[in-house]
Amino acid sequence: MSPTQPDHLAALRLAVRRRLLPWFARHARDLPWRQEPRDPYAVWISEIMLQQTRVDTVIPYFQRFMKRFPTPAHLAAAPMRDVLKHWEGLGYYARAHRLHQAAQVLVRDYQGRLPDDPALLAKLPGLGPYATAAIASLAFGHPRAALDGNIMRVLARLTALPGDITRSATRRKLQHLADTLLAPKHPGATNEAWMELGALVCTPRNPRCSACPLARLCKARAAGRPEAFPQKPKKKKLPHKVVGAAVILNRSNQILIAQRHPDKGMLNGLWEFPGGKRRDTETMAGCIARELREEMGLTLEVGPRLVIVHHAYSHFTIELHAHFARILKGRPLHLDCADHAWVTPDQFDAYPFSKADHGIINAMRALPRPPRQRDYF
DNA sequence: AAAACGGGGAC
DNA sequence: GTCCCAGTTTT
Repeated sequence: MSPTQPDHLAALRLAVRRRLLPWFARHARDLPWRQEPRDPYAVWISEIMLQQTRVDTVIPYFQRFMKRFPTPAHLAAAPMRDVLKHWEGLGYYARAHRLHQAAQVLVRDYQGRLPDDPALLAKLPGLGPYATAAIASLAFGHPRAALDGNIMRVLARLTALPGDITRSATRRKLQHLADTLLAPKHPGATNEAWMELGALVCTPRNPRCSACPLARLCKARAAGRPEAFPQKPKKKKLPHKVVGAAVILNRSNQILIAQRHPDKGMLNGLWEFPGGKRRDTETMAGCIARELREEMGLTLEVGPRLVIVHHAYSHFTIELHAHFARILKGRPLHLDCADHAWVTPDQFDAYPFSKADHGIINAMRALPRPPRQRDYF
């Protein structure tokens, strides 16, 4: 049943205690969320931030976040815009919304603390199998093997595991392997040691096998091709979208910004220069005029272009054309947006924007002076 | 099972 | 340019 031979498995179990854990004790990075004793709240925040996000990116975000929201009660009581401002640029904004929701559950049901029970942790918004196991083991010492991208890669190489890593059958084999190899007395350290090994030594490309404490046991290395594991399917090409955005100036030279729906879709809850996807048959001016009519009930005159911003998302790329505009008719309605505000360029910092819209902001700030309606119309 | 969901660093 | 990261949720 097991893809791994019994004697190899036994050797791996021994090597976890004799080699992996000592290696980790020696090489563990001093990261801000690793202060002992572990604060379950800090473990939680760090684990959510670290999802699909590298350690070096997370560190400054984690420090700002913990300073502003030091406990679940602080987080639960904070306005969502403040939370999003601290998440701005980190991506996957649903994580921030779920964190905020979960903090409110903690205050309501668990005296403002994370429950010391994996079954209860698993019910919190944003906690899937990985995060539940990570928090249960790291913060509370429960024997739960956390399976993340690092651990899957390390274990797939150690055993030269065949099969597509995205298939559930392969995932089950890896979970079973991780469960089997978990040192019962040191579940948190085992999980972290695998992850540290994956991050520092057993990297996706150019793994440093000569520095690996488990190199002698590695089937992929024995086969001479560690990078062949884990097996993954080929990526599809990303679709490309052309998007228009309006920098609408009023007579006081304030600029209209709109808030995206907080509960659905891309960049949820962030603020933006309103606009949308151009249809094949449209001009850019026609696209922007139509989008603002549909989203906010405004009739626009679209003026000259400010900038074109290129940006890549996880599942498509965009070319964002920002044009100056002014309102010919109407006042901003929330037909397909959550909120709006008229602000001057120096007030952009108070609102969370996406990376692409920061390109527009930067272009505006690079102008000789803040834009005025009469400069363009 | 597949798609949606960001952004950045390494190569 | 490509890959992929301390994944979760929805369809």
